[in-house]
Amino acid sequence: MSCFEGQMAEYPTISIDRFDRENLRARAYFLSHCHKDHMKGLRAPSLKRRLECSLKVCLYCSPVTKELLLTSPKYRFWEKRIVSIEIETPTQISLVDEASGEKEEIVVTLLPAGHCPGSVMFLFQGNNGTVLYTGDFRLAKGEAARMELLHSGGRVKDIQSVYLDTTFCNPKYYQIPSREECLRGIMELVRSWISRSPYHVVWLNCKAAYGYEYLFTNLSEEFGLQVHVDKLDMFRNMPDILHHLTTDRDTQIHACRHPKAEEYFQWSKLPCGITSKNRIPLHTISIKPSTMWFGERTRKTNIIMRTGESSYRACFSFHSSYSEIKDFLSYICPVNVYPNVIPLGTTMDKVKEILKPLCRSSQSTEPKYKPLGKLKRARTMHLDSEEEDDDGLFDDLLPAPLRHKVPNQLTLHPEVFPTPAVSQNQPEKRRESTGCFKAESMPTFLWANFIDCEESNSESEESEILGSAQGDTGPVFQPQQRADGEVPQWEVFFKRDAEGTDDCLENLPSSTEVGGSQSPKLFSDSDGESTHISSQASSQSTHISEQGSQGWDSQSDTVLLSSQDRNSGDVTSLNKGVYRPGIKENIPAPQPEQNVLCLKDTCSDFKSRDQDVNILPSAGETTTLSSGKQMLQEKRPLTLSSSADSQSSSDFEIPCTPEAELPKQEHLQYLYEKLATGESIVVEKRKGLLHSRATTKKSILSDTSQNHNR
DNA sequence: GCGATCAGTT
DNA sequence: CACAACTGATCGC
Repeated sequence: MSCFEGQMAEYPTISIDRFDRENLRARAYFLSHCHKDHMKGLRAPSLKRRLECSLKVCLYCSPVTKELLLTSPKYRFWEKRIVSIEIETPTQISLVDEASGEKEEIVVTLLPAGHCPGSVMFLFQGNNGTVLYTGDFRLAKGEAARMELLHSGGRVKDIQSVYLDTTFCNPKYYQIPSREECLRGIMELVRSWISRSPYHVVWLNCKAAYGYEYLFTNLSEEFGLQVHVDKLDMFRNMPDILHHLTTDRDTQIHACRHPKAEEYFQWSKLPCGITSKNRIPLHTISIKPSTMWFGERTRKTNIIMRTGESSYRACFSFHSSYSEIKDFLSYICPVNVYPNVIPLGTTMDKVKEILKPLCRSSQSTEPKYKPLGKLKRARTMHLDSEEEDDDGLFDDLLPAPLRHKVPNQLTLHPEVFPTPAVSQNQPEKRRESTGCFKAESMPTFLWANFIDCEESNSESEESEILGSAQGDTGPVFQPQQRADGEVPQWEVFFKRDAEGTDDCLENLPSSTEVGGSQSPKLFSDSDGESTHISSQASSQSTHISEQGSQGWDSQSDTVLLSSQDRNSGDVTSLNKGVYRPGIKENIPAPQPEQNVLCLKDTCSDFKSRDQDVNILPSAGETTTLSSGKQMLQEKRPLTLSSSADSQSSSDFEIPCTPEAELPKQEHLQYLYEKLATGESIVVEKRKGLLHSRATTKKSILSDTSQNHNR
């Protein structure tokens, strides 16, 4: 739970994610995402009054957050005062004290946070330095290095303070399986169940919170089945999500909720109330997304745990793991870090103790090593691969093409869903209508693929694995050991050549034959061809943006917001495609001109003081907006940096953090020598530059556009 | 009656 | 384990 009080030391006149107490005096408000614990006071009468008395106090957030927020009638009173800012578009905001008229300028940039739809981090630049408020985030290793707007001149920006999501900032949460791994595990579990018959359904036992959407959309896309939910009107203007959801209960994937859902489930009743279809009882399993983690020395990668006859837990995390947090922070390397969260069982001091060494202030006074990076190249190595882990998991899969998956079955009607003939002709030995199946009907080797709930995956596990080799056998599994004495782990099913998996790989539909089991068989489709992690599985997939996939270079865009412009920004997006919020009625009342700033101001303000000037477009193209105002939009594609400063060229790929560690003294020595003599390093760079420039830029852009569009 | 807070639950 | 939200009880306005 966030302990951030809403204000940052550097910019105390703005409030973020808190709207009570001191924050009632803020000149501007920022909301990082639409979760209740970040909206404290947002609908309180005191703030409502403040709004009524003020002419210009506004709430700034991403377009998706705005849309989600305004869907709730309780927040409708904000309608005229919410200003959406495009992702990755530096935007200048005037912070005006309405009593004194005192004014301060600040440039804010929204960066995708990978936490839930619309979630962003805020990068603020102004007279008191550059600060980053992360909100809640989940970013895989190396993702910070990929964010262009955290950089300038090929280097990470000089960031004074980071206000950091430290939810899992504890070594015991060292590793959390990546989003892609988790999605894949859940997908295979779902596949193994729903492919048995049209009467086999899964219930995704999700919390009432945003953040599961990418799970729904990927499952829907994979299986050609919409996911049943209670409400979907909040997504009415986000077709990429909306099309994968339904309020029609006649589907095999449910994510509906009910206060007594668990109770219902005991009685084979889905939260939406149905128990059968065509008077044939349904067979339901529940999958509860839960955070699972692994200690530093644990190589286990279980993603699914069986917790009951037909209940499963699936790994799922909205927050970065300990190692992801450290990677992120050490890459940014700010002067200060302020934890936003004190994880249970620890203290502010302990968290700071962990984080301080990753900050500049604690590092030596010797010249700082700022990663210069290496030659750009097409992005083939995926960020999510386990760092030093060389167990080969997913080795053959990881350079997964980020292509868009075309569903095998386009139809959304479950009746036509490909049904294994086997299942229909072979009525399983089901426990009539109770939906409870005896464990013994499950082949023993399948049992071994799950860690029972009681067997925690925390500390105890680490010691366990130390004692035994790879084939660590938890007490629960001992009776089911295979002949060779080794109990297969869940992970073996992901390996192409893992023994004992072939049987259940190719002929999934007949898997019921293996013993007439009612339990889903977990397996991995290790055939590269049929393995699809759709582009949506990317950690940024939760970000739906108004921006089209054109990938116009946002790097040097600054949009200056006046109240009129703000609205216009939305209007432009209507022409851009994918996401079209119904904002016509959201036009804020015209406001005094003083809010409108000229581009030159921005330039001089920030260029002079901060070398990280990425704000001005070099050759702007003006887009006429419906309001008559103009907004500068740089549309030149894939150009080099316009700056004459060689340091600001984009010749260098930004390295993944693991490679950005402080080099050894002797290696530095070597590099310096090479640099001094102008030897091969330079030559190679030039070479690489020639052929890599175009593709690299494109890959970055497609990366970000992917972030936006899904 | 509404909102804030806390404890308990999922 | 933990998230994020919901429920219900209590208290104050």
